[in-house]
Amino acid sequence: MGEISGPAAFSGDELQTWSSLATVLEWLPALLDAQLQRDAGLTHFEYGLLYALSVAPDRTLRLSVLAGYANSSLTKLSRAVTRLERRQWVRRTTDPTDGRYTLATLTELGWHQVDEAMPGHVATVRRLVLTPLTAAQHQQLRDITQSILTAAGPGHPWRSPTADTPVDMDGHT
Amino acid sequence: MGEISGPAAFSGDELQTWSSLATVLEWLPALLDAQLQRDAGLTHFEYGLLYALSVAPDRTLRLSVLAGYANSSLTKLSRAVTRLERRQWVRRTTDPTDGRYTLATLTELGWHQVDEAMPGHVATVRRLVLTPLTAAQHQQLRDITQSILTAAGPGHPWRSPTADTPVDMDGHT
DNA sequence: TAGCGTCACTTGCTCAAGCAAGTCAGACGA
DNA sequence: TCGTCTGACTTGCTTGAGCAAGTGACGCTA
Repeated sequence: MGEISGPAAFSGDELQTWSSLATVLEWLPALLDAQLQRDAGLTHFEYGLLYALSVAPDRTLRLSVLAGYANSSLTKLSRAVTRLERRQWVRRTTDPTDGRYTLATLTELGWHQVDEAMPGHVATVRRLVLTPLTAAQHQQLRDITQSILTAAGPGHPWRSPTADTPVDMDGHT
Repeated sequence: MGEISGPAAFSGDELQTWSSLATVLEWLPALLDAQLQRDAGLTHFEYGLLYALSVAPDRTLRLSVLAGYANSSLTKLSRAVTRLERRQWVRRTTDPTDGRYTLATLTELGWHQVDEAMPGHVATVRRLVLTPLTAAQHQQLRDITQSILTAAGPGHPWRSPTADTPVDMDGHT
């Protein structure tokens, strides 16, 4: 840490801001995961995979591309796809145009699974985050998160917020 | 999900807000963990334990109390304390006043560890979150997180934001 | 004071994920 | 055309955490 950092401990004001954010950081993902797990037997991560496939052309993506969308290591993805395959929601194929790639395709069964899981998840996000905030707060939150993401700086592959096809793993376009 | 939830998919506006927040939710904890791991060989969770002990009277807490502060299961805590004990940062004792309880005490070595780890962690939080935001945004963020936490509703043991001794696991009073 | 229920941990089993070491297909230079 | 390289997965080993089944200390009641 070779940087000017100020006093070693937070001021009361800093602490208020940070601890309130930290609390959300701790609980919100847990709540979302719990809902998906309870109602659809899916982790948020697995849901994200199924969702990304569901909006992809031919419901198919190369694993490496999917890993990018999911912000996941190939290891984690490979094992997750194995689990989803076991449940018949996804099928693996070798890319016919280049045998080095592996394609993941959403099955019909998997499509139904997304279809069933999405409304509950969307409703939960609305209930916990979107509805409680005023329109002004929506804008404020976007600005704030943008500042934080910018501070995290380049060198982190933030998903471009203006991408033409924002295959946002948490998104539901 | 027996509630009015609106259309099944997010509107563009909703998506903007949610995906920006989701990105922070995904990256910020990872960045904080990475810094602590790299500079201090600690997970954020372990850091939180050491920190909580460091501000406790006699640098000692009952495991069950510590679990409450850390928002952790007793299982997770028990194993974490075992790891910290192995590194000589914490010592376990049976509570002399009641043999059913187990006390965790920060050792001298553990105290130094906190002392060394804190500045870097505090600086990282400042760099990523506190400094980039204006004073107005600080207030906005507190309001927003409060709304979200409220929406998550009672039934969740939010740490009281006004507790006299806010042993905030992420905090650094 | 013996028996019992309760509560605070602890631990065995299982699974998810990281790292590092394979494996295999295509690209490329000799 | 052959050997080498690279890149895309895959998998063995290890670790962290959850669940459920212990274990041991108290308190309480008969």
